[in-house]
Amino acid sequence: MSPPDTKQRILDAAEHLFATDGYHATSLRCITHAAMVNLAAVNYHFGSKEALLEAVIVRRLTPLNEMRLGQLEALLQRSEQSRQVPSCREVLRTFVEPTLRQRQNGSEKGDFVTLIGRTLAEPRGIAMTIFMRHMDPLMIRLYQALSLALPGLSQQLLFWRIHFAVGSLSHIMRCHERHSLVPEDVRIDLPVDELVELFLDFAVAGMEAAG
Amino acid sequence: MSPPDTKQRILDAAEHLFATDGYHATSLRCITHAAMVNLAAVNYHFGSKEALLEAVIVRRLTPLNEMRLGQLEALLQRSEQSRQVPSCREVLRTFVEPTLRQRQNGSEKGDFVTLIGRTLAEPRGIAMTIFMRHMDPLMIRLYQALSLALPGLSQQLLFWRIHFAVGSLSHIMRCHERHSLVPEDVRIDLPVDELVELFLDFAVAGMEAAG
DNA sequence: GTCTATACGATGATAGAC
DNA sequence: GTCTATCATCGTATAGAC
Repeated sequence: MSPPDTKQRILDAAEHLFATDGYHATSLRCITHAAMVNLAAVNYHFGSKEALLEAVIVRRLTPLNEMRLGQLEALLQRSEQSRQVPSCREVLRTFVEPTLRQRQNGSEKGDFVTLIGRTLAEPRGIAMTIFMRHMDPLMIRLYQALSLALPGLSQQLLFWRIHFAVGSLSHIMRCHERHSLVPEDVRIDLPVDELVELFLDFAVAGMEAAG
Repeated sequence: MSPPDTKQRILDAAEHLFATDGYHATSLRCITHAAMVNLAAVNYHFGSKEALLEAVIVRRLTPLNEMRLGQLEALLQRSEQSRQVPSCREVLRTFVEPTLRQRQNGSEKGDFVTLIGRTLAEPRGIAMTIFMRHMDPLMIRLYQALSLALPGLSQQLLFWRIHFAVGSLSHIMRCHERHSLVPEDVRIDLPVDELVELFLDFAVAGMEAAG
């Protein structure tokens, strides 16, 4: 019944190493060494290195998406009851806040956000199938909600602006370390709540811009 | 004197294959086969696979940055002569338009934009050193220009909003293929000029948002 | 069912002959 | 400058022990 923790140990080690060093730079031998399991255990439990990446992602993406979708549906229900369309900021917040908040949790969950951001930028094949399966239902609902919140936007404009906003969010998901161009008096390690508001200020204004 | 075209043939083949299949998925043997040169020629001329990637990027990034910096300096000079601060849209345009316009040129130059977008998202080591060396001077000038255009913004706000805008741009640099969530009546292959204006509408509104 | 030991082909890198 | 030969390491596959 209770499964041996081999799978869990592999998942934990892989999550941390993938996020820290990148998917390609992490060898299975390095993962199995850190997890103190045999090399072949990866292929036995997961089938391949790429399938392991998917398992690592899905483990955290599923509950995260449930939270995001739950908050979105709750918002839509409230707006329906009050006969008011939801605001663009409220809609975006249901997506952005759970995402960025995960970064400040225990280290392994923060790793996950970085990993997602990086994997989103991978060439197709590795990430595309994973995200198509697990993100599409949520994204479709987000589309509908934003279409309600921004009735003045054409389908075309709405699509492109969501595209821009997603790109921006995925960027801050993976880039949260000090790099060369940060002025001295700028805080790169902003508290999550402030970062969420900063991002929403930017994204909402972009979404609502005159077209 | 005139170098044999071995280096050029390697650069051309690598640029296309890196952009099409991704850096890690492209083997040196595949590159040298396409370039019709010996495997060891890569390490002789460039030193390593990663150094080859840098050479591929620098070859096109240098003239692109010269164009972006040239347009920015010209704008700043005009604004100084007219005693008017440049607009945020004008400043951003000097960066965005040359970038996206390169995508529609000959196929190999379009490859390059995709490659840049992807490399920007790589974990540190591969890309960080390349971009620090070749982007920082331009980015510093962009900072100054945007600081002029948006005098109401604090250093902190300016930094974060540039961060958001760069993330958004890098996203559309690498993602310009049809994916699952594109509605039927949305054009994913927008003409470059329209895409530039669409992006500027979004980014300028985000930059100028009330803080 | 789980796990281990071992082997295979392909990769990036390098040394040395020409 | 170019090539062949060779190396350690990679992801993967399988046979067999527990």
